[in-house]
Amino acid sequence: MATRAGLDQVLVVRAAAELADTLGLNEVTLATLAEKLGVRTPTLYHYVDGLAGLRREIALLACRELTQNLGKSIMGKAGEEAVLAMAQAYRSFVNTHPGLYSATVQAADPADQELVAAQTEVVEVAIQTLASYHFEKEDAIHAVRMLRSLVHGFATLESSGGFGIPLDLNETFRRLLTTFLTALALPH
Amino acid sequence: MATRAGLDQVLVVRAAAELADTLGLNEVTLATLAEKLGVRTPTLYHYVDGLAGLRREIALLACRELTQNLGKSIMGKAGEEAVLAMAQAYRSFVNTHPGLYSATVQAADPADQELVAAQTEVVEVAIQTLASYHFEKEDAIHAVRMLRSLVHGFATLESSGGFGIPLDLNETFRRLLTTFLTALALPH
DNA sequence: GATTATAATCTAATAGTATTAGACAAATCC
DNA sequence: GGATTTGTCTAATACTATTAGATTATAATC
Repeated sequence: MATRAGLDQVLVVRAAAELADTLGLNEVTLATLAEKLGVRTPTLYHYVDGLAGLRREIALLACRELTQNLGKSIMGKAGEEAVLAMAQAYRSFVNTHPGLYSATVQAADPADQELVAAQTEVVEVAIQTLASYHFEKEDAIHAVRMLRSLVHGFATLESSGGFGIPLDLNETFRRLLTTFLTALALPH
Repeated sequence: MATRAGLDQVLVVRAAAELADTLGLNEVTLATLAEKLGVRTPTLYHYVDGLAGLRREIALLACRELTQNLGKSIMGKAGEEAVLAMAQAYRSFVNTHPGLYSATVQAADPADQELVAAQTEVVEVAIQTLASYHFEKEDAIHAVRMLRSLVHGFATLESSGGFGIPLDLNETFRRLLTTFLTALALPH
């Protein structure tokens, strides 16, 4: 027994991410992950610091992927076009990677600088997107918070099936953003 | 042994709700709950259908309390004043009952009519609040979704510590709402 | 190529959950 | 006061995470 499985941390965390997106973040246990990888649970301790460590790695991966997706979505775009593209990318990420997205939203241990930094980077992209609006310092922060609240709120409610009525969600989302952008364009 | 503890379902679920708000929803286990109530775990099965049943009861309680709070907040108010009051009540609920609020947002089993109805009622209050804007049918639904996304998004991000920078959150929230209301007031 | 060292995986054991079954005692009913 | 119901318990099972330490596969060295 004990033929090597050829694992490494990246592979393990990726497998966990897949489980998160298919079964839900809460169903990612060392047991299910070990089974998926064809290995016994204690083996995972060589790649990850227990369940808590695994969750942290998932969150890190998730933040990085989201940041990357958002970054790509606004390449070569600016102003309203960029905001719309980013918002769509955000929403799309929530829907294709519901488990990973959940991981990005969980409160991080403030002492965990690496994770906090990864979470901050997501916000940085949003700030960049709004740069062309030339807000005063504080106005920019408020604007980013507003945009984030709105996109996060819509995306999570949609993802959890919170919108019961079967009326076009794309239309709601489009209106949500244009309403916000219209209001931003007004004198402030 | 076996002196009676004088429990009933309401008492058990209330205790669970307290645990949810102090320790977090995920820390509500039959073990912690039993200990809080001075009883052994199997006893709880007489009041609640296992852990899954307990969670469902918590969600039900949470939805009802939130609905009640929102309802109270808009009594005797209308228009913009009502929307602002409701939004503040919503946010305040999220902050004073973080555990319960989490429970209201979790996706319900669509077959669980009672819970689905309780979740829907929360939305009904929002619809009522927007009634004075006299939207066309579909416009009303979009408007409610938008308001909900925005309030939910802000409240959950605030609650989970998602806003890192220490800049007045009340101000952000105020702007978020007035921006939305301003845009709603524009011809549509 | 044999030997040694390192690293990956395993088994075994402990402790904490949820859950079910069934015993026993306390309250209630007649 | 005896019978019944109801609340709580103990005991047992099955799952999870975690730690310790044995074992084996690969890599490194001579």
